[in-house]
Amino acid sequence: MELITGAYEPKEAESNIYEKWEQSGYFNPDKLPGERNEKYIVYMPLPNVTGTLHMGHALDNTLQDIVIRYHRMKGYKTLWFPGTDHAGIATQYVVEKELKKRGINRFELGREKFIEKIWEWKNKYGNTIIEQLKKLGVSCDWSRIRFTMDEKYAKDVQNAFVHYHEKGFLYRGKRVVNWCPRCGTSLSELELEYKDEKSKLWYIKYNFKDQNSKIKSVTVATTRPETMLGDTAVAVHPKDDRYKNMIGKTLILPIMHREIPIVADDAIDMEFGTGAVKVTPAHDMVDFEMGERHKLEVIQVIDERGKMNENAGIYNEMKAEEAREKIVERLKGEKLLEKEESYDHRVAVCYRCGHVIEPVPSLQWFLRMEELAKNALDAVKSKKVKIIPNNFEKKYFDWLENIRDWTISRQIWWGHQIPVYFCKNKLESISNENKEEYVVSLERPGTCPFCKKCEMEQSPDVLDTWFSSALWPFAGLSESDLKNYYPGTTLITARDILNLWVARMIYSGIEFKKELPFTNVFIHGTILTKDGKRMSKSLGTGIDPLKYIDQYGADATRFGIVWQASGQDIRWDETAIIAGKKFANKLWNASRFVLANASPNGISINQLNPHISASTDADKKILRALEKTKESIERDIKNFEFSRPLHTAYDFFWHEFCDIYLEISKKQLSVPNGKDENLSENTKAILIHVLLSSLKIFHPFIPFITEEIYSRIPLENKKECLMIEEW
RNA sequence: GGGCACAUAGCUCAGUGGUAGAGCGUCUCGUUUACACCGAGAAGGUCCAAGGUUCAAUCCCUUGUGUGCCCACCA
Repeated sequence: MELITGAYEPKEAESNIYEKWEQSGYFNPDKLPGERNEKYIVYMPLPNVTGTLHMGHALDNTLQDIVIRYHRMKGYKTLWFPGTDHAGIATQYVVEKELKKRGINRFELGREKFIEKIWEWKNKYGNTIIEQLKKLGVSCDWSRIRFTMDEKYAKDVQNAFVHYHEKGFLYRGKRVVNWCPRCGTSLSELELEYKDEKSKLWYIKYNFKDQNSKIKSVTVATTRPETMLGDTAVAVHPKDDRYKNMIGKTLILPIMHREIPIVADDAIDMEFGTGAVKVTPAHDMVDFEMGERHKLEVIQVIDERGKMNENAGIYNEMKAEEAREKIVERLKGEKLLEKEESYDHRVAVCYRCGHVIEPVPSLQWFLRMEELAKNALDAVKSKKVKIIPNNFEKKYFDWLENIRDWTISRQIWWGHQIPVYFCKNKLESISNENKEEYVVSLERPGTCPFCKKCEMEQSPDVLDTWFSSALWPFAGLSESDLKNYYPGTTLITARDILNLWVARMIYSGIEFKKELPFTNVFIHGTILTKDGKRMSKSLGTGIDPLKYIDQYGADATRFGIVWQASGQDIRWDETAIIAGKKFANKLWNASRFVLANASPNGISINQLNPHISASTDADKKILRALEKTKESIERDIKNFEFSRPLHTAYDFFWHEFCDIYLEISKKQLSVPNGKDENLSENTKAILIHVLLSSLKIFHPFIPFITEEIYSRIPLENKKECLMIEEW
């Protein structure tokens, strides 16, 4: 046992300590010492395999680590499940870009080879974020790490699909989906981003078929004239006096010369434009729904590459933007363009590549949400799952109460391919919703039940990434882990994935395991830049936590983050890390003092307490303050308060212990010539006791330095490490 | 348009129905046998505005202003 000398060097100490922890095996609940009856289980929000540590991860994982370390020291059987997400679109995008640099195109490569490349990439870089998390000091059980495309995990995903199918929750349908022509996939509403765009509003005249009445035409306003080729109606509000008597009449669609009706629909805003709207069911969500209400034909004129198709007549194969210009020109020529106004609006863009979204009708798989959403709703309404703070419940309820069926299929290559098989001789059934000639099965079917001779072909579609992450609390677990470690206790995450992910885990747990996956959902704030902007790598506003870990140590970094994590969003203030660094130094030096003046050499840890009998006012005061501090911190951690207990502990240690008691102890220790030996001995015991207690208090927050100091206290019968000391 | 937050020291933020707090920064003093990454002390605040409830409001209520975020719509 070496006493503390010199300064604390986080860099050297941290990697050694982490190694020691890993070797101890105590991250694994099955290897924890002592009898532990109560469990405490946390599911790590899955970082993407392509991810690198950012401040959000640092906050999220530090809070989880605090909760886990605290409960471990409190004698719980603690398990923190780690994992990584295959992150369909994100990963495919990253690897595709990587290959492009080397002049390789994924379409030339082919699906199978491309997926191989992604696996190669994953095996090479997929562990980056894990290594970075280790630097932060997280105490998750790495022996249980899972990847959402692991064999067993994938099997559970396939099972879930088959289960939903057998239950009648799955159906195929043509829907206008948000299509990214660049990524070649449909995107969910949650994956869209919006961008302001300077555009124009074109006012186009649609003539009446009957040119004998006084009014010859109706003018509609549109931002997308090229979609007019697929118009199948014009809609007005039923109460709009300007158009009331025109409802039901027939117009001639310019250019295409097709007859289309005027319909009445409540969705129309009378104030906007002319109050008359062109309806293009194939290329607009709202129009699609209107089309269903009025039984309108769906005519697709733009294809999945963003080009006009054969239904667009002479514009066939033209890019949509080009067709727009040509059509506007032509309308001008035919005197059907009444006017154009400049108009700024927001367009939906792909969250990955930023390409403008093209709504196109497409055959997709849908999951019926009614019953699932109701289950998720009930779980929180009945308080079986607590959302903390509870003002986030409203957001959760709103989403679930207005939920639409979930489009779970994606047209990308990287992901869980759906267990659906088509007859090779009737491949048109892949794209024809009326032909239900497919088999849903875990195994590839032997002979085709339709043609009786072909080997069937698996659907090229893959599942939405969230379909697999929704199963995270239990997918891929071994039989015994399922029995012992499901359900869990707590989930700690940011608010942006409350619905995307948390709600889906809740109903998946009920659906597949008949038990809620966890009882607490703690939502923490978001880390913003100092001027309140979003931290984003692409905007260059992000900050790399590894920079701080490197410069000031993981403890100081964690300290700085938690110091500010009061529940509100955090405008990042670097000076908190300086405070953390200073505190680490204070802790180190105070420990040096205590060990130099009150070394408990030869004393067993169990003998320590009896030595403590407060004789002076200062003794009494510090011991009382210690108890109060501990109580207050316990209360806070139970309530998922993190910043407050750190401040409490800081104030206690720095001011009450160091500034006051340590100074007084100098006098109490130096009683002349054994005049009052008891006072001196008591003081020593108190110093050691308070130091040891403080190390325990601080350990969940700043685990490295506390562990390092603990290892240097020459007490007999110490635990193997502070991590498993009793809090 | 609807909802949820927030507005307190120079900066980032805690906090309480009754003398306003921390970190960082600033200033003064201090080489006291852990620590200058320190100690002692100081300066610095109409607690966004207006109105209301109250013996008493920074805190509770109403309205307004400003900021951030979420949801819907944007033809």
